[in-house]
Amino acid sequence: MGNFIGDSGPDTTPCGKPAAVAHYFTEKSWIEGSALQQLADMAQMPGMLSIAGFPDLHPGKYGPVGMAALSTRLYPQLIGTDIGCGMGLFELDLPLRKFKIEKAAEALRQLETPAFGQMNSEAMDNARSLVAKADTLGTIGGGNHFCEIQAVDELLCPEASVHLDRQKTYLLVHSGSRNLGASVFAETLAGNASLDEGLDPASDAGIAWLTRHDLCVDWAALNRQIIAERAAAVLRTEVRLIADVPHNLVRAAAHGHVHYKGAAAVTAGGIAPIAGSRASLSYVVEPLAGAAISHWAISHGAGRKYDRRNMHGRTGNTRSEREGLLRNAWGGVAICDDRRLAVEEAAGAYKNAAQVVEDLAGHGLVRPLAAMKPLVTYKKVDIDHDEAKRDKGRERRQERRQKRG
DNA sequence: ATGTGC
Repeated sequence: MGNFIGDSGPDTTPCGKPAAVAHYFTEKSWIEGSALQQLADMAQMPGMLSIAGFPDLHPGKYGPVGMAALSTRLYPQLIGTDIGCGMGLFELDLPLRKFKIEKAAEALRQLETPAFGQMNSEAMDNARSLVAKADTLGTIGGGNHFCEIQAVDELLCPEASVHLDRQKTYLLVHSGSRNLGASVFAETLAGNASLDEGLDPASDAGIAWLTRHDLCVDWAALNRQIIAERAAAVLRTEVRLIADVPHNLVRAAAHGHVHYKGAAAVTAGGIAPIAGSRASLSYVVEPLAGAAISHWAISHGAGRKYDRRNMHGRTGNTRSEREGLLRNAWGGVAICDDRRLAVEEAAGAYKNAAQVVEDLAGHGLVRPLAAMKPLVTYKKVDIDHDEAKRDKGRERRQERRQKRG
């Protein structure tokens, strides 16, 4: 476990020794130098006790993504905007033998359009009881978020059949707290002169953030449940939750709070999905008792190899390249009407999830249960993106004209 | 990440 800073007390570490940084990856997982530097910088932060870096580690805005950090102080900026973001794995009541990719893709295009406000759902009632304004409830969002129908590609150990069945189909939902988490983070930045020294968890500011953080975490899990229910509704089937694992949050521990940033916060006895890209295999793993050493954190996905900006121009330059981005090696399809997003989320932007799983297993953190293949991935539907944009521009010009008189 | 920013 993490090394303890001595008797001076962990709250007063500016001149103390830096926190221990442990790497749970091998040289086979290429890690960008700037991400390692961000880990090293974090080790100097006041109250920081122990940091774990995972094989999907990559640079982020306020700190690296793919890490878990135990600290006596709270660092909201290490968690960022999408508080409570995570992955939900569901079993669909839709046997693989009856499953048709094209038909399912057509149905799933309706995922975010139906009058889901009329859906009768306990999850929806619960989410609405948490926050009055919940207009983004049941929506996936952008970036790396998705809702994907999967099937077992390979069972990797005999015990896997307890959880997963080759004859069934599954749903992996990656989403978070949408504009709720974004507003909590914006208010936290505005309400604190600096977050450089972190917040005392017992202070008013610390409690204020923790309280709203907890709400985001709960809301995000309900959001994933509702997305799954909406997917089931348009596919005319049912869903059953297998595992919901957040990877963007803090959790109270014996000696402080563990900050999970793009690192799945797992529990003993559960299972967890590790997402590949939309054109590569994802995995389901069982966290082992050995994961206690990494603060019960493991990787949450393949991890980016190229940042979003870097991807533009690399692919999607021709019509055939763009069409290729929406197909995969298993005959699966992706629904993504946003060209830029499709390029940013191309399989080539990501590292290999198989290597991530191998590194985690090699460090005794997980046992791989299954490889899962992508059949239909819902990213974003935009009926007429360009027209909407033109309308917006027209409205703005008209407003300006009216202002001038 | 964010009904994204000019």
